[in-house]
Amino acid sequence: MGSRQHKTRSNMRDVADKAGVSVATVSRVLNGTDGVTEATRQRVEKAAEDLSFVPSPAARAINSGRTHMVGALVPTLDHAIFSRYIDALELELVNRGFSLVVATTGGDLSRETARAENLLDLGVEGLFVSGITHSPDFDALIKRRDVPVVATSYFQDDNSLPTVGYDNAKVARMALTHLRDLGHNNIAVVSGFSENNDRTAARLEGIRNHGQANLIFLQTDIAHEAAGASAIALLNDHPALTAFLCLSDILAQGVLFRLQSRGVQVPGDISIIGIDDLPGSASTAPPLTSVRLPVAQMGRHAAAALAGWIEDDVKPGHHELFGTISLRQSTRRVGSDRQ
Amino acid sequence: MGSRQHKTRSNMRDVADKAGVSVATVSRVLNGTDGVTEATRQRVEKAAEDLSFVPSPAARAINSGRTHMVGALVPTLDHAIFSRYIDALELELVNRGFSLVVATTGGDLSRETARAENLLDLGVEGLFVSGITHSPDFDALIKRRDVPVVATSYFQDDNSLPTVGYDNAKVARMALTHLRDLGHNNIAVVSGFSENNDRTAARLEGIRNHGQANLIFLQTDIAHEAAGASAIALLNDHPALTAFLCLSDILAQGVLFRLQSRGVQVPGDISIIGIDDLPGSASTAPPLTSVRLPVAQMGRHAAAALAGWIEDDVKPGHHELFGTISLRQSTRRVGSDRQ
DNA sequence: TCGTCTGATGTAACTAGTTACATGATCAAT
DNA sequence: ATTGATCATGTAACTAGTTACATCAGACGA
Repeated sequence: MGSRQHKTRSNMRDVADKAGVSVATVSRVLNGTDGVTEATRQRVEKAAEDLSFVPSPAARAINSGRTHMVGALVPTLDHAIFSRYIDALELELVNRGFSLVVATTGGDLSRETARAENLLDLGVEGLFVSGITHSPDFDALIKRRDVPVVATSYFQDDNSLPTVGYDNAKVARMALTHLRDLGHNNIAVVSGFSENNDRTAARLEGIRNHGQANLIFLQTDIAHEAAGASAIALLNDHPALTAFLCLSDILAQGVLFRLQSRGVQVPGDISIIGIDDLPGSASTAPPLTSVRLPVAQMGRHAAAALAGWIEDDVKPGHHELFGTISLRQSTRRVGSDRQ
Repeated sequence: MGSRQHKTRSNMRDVADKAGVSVATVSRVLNGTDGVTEATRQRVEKAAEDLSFVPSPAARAINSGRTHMVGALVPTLDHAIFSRYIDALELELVNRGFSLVVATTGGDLSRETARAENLLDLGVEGLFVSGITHSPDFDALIKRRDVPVVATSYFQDDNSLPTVGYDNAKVARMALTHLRDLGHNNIAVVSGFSENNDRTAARLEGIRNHGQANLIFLQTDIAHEAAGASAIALLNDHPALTAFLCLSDILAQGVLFRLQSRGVQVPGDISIIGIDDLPGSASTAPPLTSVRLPVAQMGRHAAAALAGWIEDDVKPGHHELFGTISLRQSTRRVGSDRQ
């Protein structure tokens, strides 16, 4: 049974009629405007209650020009790095009187544009996007719609959109420096494909030609199996390798498991470092050394930046957040004794 | 510099004037209604383009009575079980022409009610909630607003809201049966606090007085440290324990790490089973046996159920999804040799 | 007693679309 | 030539609120 009544919901006119007043008075009562007699106020409230009147958000929006909604575009929510960011983002937005519409893009720039248009057609007053690389259509869209957009997961102080995030090049360099400090010279750099992912591209750029280490680059799907298989093949071809620098923890975990299953000792034979510091990375065996990214903080800051932009029409500046190394047992000085 | 122009956005009247037609004709062009001359259509499109006209979503909503938005209430997004569910939910909703507004409740029923009202004031056409236990205010709210609500993460075929999820009692019993089949009789049951969490309560109820095992119940914060500390204390008091049944993988991981750090062999001395099968649980050492919950499937089904309800005004039935045991190395037959 | 001030309330014009109905033009058939 | 049908387009009344301005009543001072 379709239980909802389809009698058109009661509106302000109905309430006004029932209370024997005009719509203006009803509006005054509803908005707490003063200059209404206590008796009238109560009559109106009673009428509204009796008719279970609920003001139409659409009608309010049409008058105020405000929807108090913002949208966030992320590649996926099924990844701790994004879901943790969105969790913090949502909380901060609510504190500032906004609601959050989420849209996943699968990392596809044309889908990102389509979803962005979607969100704008819904009435969002601003957007969060991941990274600074977007389709030309996207750029045209936000220019045409003239909507505030904050880019996250990326810090670049000369970007046309305000960025709130970490310097991906720096983050990758932290990982490289850690390995170099431990004496590693022959390092495999494992990443996802960089074409459609500017965070990955920036990380690669950050370590390419940095220092004198001998780096071998490898791109693979971001999945345990793919990363593991590629790592094994690479190690066969390059037996001098002493460390794997993985640009995400998923890759690092995949490499770790597969190397171990082939009898390679970690960190005895090979050191592994990841980036992201996913929840699971503290509980692998050995626990994974990783560069922790402050994504919750990023969410809070991004929310503040966009909310301020919308409310005060002041375009925010860029904001840099810094990664920190979570030092664990998957990395070790080259040549030190096996455990 | 506040770069956004605040000249009021152009509206249909502006476009109509510019194109030398009436607003009705503009509306026809915009909606692809036929009965408009090709020449007129082009003139209108040109005018709209020149004025960078964008129809107001609020005005459309006020006429159609539709917003194509739905809301989802979850305790948190910073937990794989919810973020994976939301990821699948969002994807399926988009395919059905809806956008998703998310709201986190922190597991607090009064906050849930407040956020639900929030979402309804925004204009969502339906809601997803987690679990079947809600505040009386919440029940009153959805009754008053007469809005479709689907309950997830819980299957109970006589609930007043349609439920899409697993039978939490059954899921917990699967874990218990697994341990019993391996000969375990003295089992610690570790859970989060059940007061505000009906999923936890249902799981506990599912194993209480089930079979003849000697069960010891323990409630703790859902965090590695808290679970680990409680487990140690419990094991001291009850040396006969041979297994821990943890109602969530977070707890199981916490117990695992702490027992190991105290020299307890898993599964040699103690078996551990969890529920959720979080991403990290496959990569602990030993990998954790766990009951996998089909949350992505749940998201897809819930989306279909709510979308159908909204579009066709047909209240959906209940839908049960089934957990499966991810058999790994943290559980072992009682008394079998140490590895 | 009249004018003025104030406070409560109503009227109607806005916000920005959609759409039923009216109008007028064109063309074909009688 | 007149009628009727058809098509394109316009007019105005809707959707549901907010709000500037008008109005009216009662209180108070001159």
